[in-house]
Amino acid sequence: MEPVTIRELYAQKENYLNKKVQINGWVRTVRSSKTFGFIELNDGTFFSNLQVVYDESLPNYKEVAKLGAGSSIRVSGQVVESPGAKQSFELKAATIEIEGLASADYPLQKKRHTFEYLRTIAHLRPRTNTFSAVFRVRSVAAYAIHKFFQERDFIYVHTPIITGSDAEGAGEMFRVTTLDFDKTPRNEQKEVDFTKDFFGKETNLTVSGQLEGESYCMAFNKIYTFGPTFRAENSNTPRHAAEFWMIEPEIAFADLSDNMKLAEDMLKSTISYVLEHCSEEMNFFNSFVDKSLLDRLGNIVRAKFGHITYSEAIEILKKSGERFEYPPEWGFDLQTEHERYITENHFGKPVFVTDYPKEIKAFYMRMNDDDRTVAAMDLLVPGVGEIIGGSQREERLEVLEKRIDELGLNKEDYWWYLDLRKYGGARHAGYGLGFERLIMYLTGMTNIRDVISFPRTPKNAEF
RNA sequence: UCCUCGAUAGCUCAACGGUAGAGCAACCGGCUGUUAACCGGUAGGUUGUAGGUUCGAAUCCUACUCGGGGAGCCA
Repeated sequence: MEPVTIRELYAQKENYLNKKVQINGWVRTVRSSKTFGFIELNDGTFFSNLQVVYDESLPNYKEVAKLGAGSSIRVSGQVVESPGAKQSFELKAATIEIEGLASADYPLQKKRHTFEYLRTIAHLRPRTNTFSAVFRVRSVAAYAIHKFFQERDFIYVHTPIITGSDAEGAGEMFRVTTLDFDKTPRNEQKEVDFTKDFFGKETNLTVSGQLEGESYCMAFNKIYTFGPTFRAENSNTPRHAAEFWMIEPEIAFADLSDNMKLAEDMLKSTISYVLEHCSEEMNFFNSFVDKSLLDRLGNIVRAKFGHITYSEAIEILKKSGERFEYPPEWGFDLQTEHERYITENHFGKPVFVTDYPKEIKAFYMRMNDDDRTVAAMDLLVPGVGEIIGGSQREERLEVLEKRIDELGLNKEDYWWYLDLRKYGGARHAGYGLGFERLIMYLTGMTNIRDVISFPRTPKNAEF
């Protein structure tokens, strides 16, 4: 008999009622009495469990009654209406074969565990309600993002993970090397001689695929990347990880407002898709993680995102009457407390903040006509903060070269990036979306370590 | 990296200078429709590590390690 999944049972209950089926899955709990008992079975395909009823007619009744949580079993039997209040149908077991026992020290209990504890058993936590919901949403959201871009004729570009460019400008990098640390080759100046290294030069893990993405944008018009990114920042916060996934679209013949339109459409489309396709998971989050989640996400899909310039934001903050730890001042970056005030108190919805002072933004962002701000945009969302950062890129070769000089950067390092402006450079814009931050926003989970399977953070690379 | 709070049984917590406890899990037994099942019993601890104060330290002090929250860096 072909095994059926619990997802199929829930989706087409009528087709299976009073039919014989086989289900393979893992035991969540067993409740046994003298002559019969119940098993909560989860097969990984659906958020809800299947209740299996068994009795002493099973030849291995005694072993089944003693099954511990976590054990894997194969159950054959008939799908029947359930008299119980908590499920409409159940599986009346004819046979239960034990595939693999879980020993008595199985660390997951029926009781609620803290997320901190579950992080120490990250290899087992996908078997819990919360993490099964998180990682199904993560998978569906990833699909929704690909679907969004593919349907709009964006080309999915795989930018390199090992980069020879040490000038991506987005943070501290992890070095990639095959050199022997005990006897590193040195040149005459006693510096490490990277010409002896695997690539013959210094290489690192990428902190952003943007620069390479721009190159493909100048060929395909609309591209996106979706891949892992690495930052060696000593950031100890619930919103930062050393390894995380980022989506970076780049569009040609487009300006900052096209860019924001794209970002807004993408977010709304992704949220709608997840709400529609993960209703059990989303209801679970709304009940047990964040009671305002569904209201908030529903509002986002319907709302028009706010738009203000950095300069307007500073004025709003100054007039707010709020006592900020860091008083808002033009020319200084917005503090977390400022961003929270803008998005949570002043607007109560996602807000694009645009046109930041050039001093606090990256060299590649397009200079505005005022010569003091650049065409940058950050999207701030309630609860999570900055979820998207992007800009219109500087397409004018001489302006870009001037900016590189002003910032004391080395033009040779950007030779191929400057070529893109030299050979048919076009206006273009793009942004980076932190995928984990999107998942936090979608699920209400408050720690990035709980929305990535095996989180890498400072001092933590177990598993 | 800075500030702040914390670490006691497998898990979640109590004991707040004077004999380390409970619930759950585990183990043994009972129970004819349970659903965080229920009832009875058993076992489980150098109180994160290293020092110090004290007649006496889980409790007070110092350092370190790890974790939470906040900040910076950002996505």
